[in-house]
Amino acid sequence: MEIASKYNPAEVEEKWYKYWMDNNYFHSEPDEREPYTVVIPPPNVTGVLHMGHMLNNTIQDILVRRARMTGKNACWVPGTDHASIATEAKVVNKLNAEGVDKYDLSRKEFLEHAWDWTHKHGGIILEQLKKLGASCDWERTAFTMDEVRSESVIKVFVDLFNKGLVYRGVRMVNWDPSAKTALSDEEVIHKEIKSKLYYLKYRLAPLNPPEGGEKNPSYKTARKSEYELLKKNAKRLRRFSTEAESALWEMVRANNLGDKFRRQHIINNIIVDFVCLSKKLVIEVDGGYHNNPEIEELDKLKTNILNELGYKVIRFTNEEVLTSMDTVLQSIRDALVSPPTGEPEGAFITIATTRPETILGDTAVCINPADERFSHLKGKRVLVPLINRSIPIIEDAYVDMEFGTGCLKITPAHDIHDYEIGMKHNLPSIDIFNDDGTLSDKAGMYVGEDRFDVREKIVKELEAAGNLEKIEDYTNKVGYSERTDVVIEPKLSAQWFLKMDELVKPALENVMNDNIQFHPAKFKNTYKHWMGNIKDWCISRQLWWGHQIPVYYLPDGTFVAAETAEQALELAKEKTGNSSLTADDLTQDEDALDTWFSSWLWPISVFDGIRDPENREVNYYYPSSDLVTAPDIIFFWVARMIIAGYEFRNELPFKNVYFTGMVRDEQRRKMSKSLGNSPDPLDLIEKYGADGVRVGMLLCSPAGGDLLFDEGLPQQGAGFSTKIWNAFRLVKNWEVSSEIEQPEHSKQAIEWFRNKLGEVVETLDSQFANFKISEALMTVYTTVRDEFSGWLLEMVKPPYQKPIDAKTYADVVDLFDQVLRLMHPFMPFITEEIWQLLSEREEGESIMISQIPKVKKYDSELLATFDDVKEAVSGVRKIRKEKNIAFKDAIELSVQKGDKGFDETFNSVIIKLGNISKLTLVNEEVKGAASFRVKSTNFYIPLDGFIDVEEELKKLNEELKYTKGFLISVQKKLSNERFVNNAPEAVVAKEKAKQADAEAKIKVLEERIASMK
RNA sequence: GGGACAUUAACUCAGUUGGUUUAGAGUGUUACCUUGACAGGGUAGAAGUCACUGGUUCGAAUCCAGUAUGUCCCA
Repeated sequence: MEIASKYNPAEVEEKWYKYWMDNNYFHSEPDEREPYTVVIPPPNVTGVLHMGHMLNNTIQDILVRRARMTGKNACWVPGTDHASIATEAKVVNKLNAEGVDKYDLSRKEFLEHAWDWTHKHGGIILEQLKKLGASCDWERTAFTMDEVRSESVIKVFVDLFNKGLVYRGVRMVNWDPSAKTALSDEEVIHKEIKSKLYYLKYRLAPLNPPEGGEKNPSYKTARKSEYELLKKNAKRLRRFSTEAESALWEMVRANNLGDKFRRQHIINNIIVDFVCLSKKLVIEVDGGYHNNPEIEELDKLKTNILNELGYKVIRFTNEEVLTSMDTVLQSIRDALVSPPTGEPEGAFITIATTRPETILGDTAVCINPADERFSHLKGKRVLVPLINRSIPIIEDAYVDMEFGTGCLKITPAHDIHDYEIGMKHNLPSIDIFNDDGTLSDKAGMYVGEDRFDVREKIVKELEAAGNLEKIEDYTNKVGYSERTDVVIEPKLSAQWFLKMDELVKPALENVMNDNIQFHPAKFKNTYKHWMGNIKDWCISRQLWWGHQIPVYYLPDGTFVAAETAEQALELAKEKTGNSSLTADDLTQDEDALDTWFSSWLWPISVFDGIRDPENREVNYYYPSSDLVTAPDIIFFWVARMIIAGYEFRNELPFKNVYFTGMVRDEQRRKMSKSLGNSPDPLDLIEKYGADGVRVGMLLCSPAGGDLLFDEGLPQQGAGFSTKIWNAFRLVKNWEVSSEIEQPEHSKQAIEWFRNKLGEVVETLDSQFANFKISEALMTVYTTVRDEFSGWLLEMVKPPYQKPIDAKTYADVVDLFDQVLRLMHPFMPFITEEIWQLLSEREEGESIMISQIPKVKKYDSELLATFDDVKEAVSGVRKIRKEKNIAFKDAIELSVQKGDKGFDETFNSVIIKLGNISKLTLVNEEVKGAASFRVKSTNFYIPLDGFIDVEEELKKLNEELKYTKGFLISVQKKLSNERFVNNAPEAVVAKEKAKQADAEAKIKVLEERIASMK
């Protein structure tokens, strides 16, 4: 048969995948064998394969294929997730592009569009997995919104509702203003961003604000009882104003100076002569009666009070006004330009915020009761800048005295901590945002404008009004929506919650006691921490694409939960005692359930174990064996599946969880669409073959560690394919002769490799048992490349253009077959291709359903002996290289045994691989020869008396120096009495053996050096 | 701010209850080889104060404490 000189992955992979499918090898049915079950982490139904999927599914396929080859009934269930928020966002965008607004459609119409979209783009990712070689049981493909899964979700909701674990509550939730839905805490990504810290000045409000909530408190600020009196007084003063006052009034009235002034205006309980409210400027004109110490004192007091209220006060005498009006007006103009600057301390307090737009929702300012800097402010009030709402200064130990200015503004509607403080202090809550993140009419300003536009605008306005003290650069963490990547707005809303505190108990316990094992185990800590601090799960989403919450509201506002509308009606009748209720009287809750509320049932629901808990399949396949997933969904998914497992089946959902790393680029950046740093997995498969990519992905992906991907990896994988292919070509192209005897070296080589394989099988078993998949691949890789190709094939290779004996050939084919089986889980395609070509196969046979070699006894002493042989061959090669002796020129080799002796079992191998013309055993050292040592055995290669003595001596001395150094380190240990007395006997014995070996070698070296001199 | 994990060769990582030669692998690198399956090859070599400072111990990459740096999680 003609064998292609170059391996062609594309052709081979397509051929064998079809063959496996045609023979239904991936399909599993319950039988008497031990089951091995894996459920796929369901990818987004409309998604496409990315590098993370590649890694994840390669690992799953390796585990599944290996389990299948060890005689287990392997079942890998594939499927997809409806990805509520992501898919809905895509559909909304698509509709928008067509000029259709979601809210112009009915729920039913929208869902039709969503299903169209799902059918059009759905399942592509599963087809891509086939290219990778995934051996999923495609007949079992499930979808989180198909009939079985949907009914399971609804059943579970009703069940939890009836158990009293689901409740409806008004809570502060994470609001996604783009998707216009609530999110769970887990769907919020905190990102560190560079932002600004704005220092805002809040002016102290006059004390005792009037009752009744007048629109602008700064107008009428006196107590109501006093106010009427003051008002009369002011009126009187206006009527009897002095000449100077009248003159000045003529100049400032009617916006003559650009700002509106009032005269004889009441502020707090003071009547001032003139005031510009917008610039907070008070002008006092001293009448004749002011030249009086008592009055002067009173004026000072008045000024202080006004200053505290944030007013600037300037005074003129009657003379000044009457004689130099120009100067007076200029002073007033100057004061108007920068009125707040002269403000005395204590007239305001400064708070620091990153979100200046939220001041419109402020309902208090908070200080720490222990903060002496602000003790004079206790019980006072301040005015919210721009809108001049009077709010109280409250005290709470929550405030960090070190942070910012030590004063905190409280916006209960828009910050979770503020919300809690608000509850505690009974503060009103003003929600200034609409659902889409624009400002609501409650904000009073910027209504309908976007929150981020408003931030820019309000800062300018605050600055103009003199409320902005400074802006500092600041780095803080901001929550973003995992799906839509917009900034999350904390928002108070009515949502459905699942009580978690009881549910988590078995889930936590069974991970901590290793009934469920995490690989690597460090994720137990993360898990424990989360479980210990768990909050109730917000399971409602204001979305349509998903499972609609099966809660039905009655006309009186109460509700029932039921699997169907009919059952709901029955329940409602029962509940109300009103048998005349009809279906039209009930309204189903508009919200959908969180996507994870369906995926947490996945290991059960794929076998229909929720609807039909005792069916044969779920009883056979559940619990599943291993789960392979990325660590970023440990809370979203893994933890909740464990919770669901114990709650709904009273059993763990899987025995092992293998956490893969994140796939990153060479610069450690996460691979993402937006960065464009992610290669298309399908391009890679086309270029390097699925086997090459699988090997490349795994070569450097320790469990839990990140994988730094670059194209060198699949290239190396493809190189490995070539290597095996060429090994196969070599073997297959040998001419076999039954005439010739099996040479001794071939016999020895095969004996050695049989034992070697025993060791390899054992190593692989333990590596798989510990989920060291990468290491297992490395074991296979070096076995094939070094042991099989580099040593075995070199040893049995017949001379050029000579045939090979039939015995050796048959043995090599058998060993090759075993190696291929060990490789198959990693590289399914090329191993199948070679396996099919290696021997005659019947129709319907396949390596994928063959048995993997089992652990057998092997002779580890023989392996150790062979390691010495390898060293001896290396020694010959090294000397050949140094002395520039071509391999085709045969050389002689003499062996002088040392104290320990040298095992001669493999001498024929040394002869063959060293191209030795004659191997002699000697008792004396050989003069004029190049030498090397393995342990205490001397090897000599006579060089017709031509040898560089200097060079040889130099090398011998180096070797001697190293060995002596080593001996000293061993002796140091042994001469330490405390070591000899305290260390275990075996350790001491080992050290003594080391010492003996080293001493023997030194003796040999010294003799050799002496004889050369 | 709280916590977890990490730090070993140029890079990515192993290193099991402390004792496996004077710490290993893969990649890379250097030199050489090449009409013999394989230049996507072969052979050989170089490369590390095991982050730092102390401590425990007969003995520390390994255990403990602290420091530094980094990554992740939570708030």
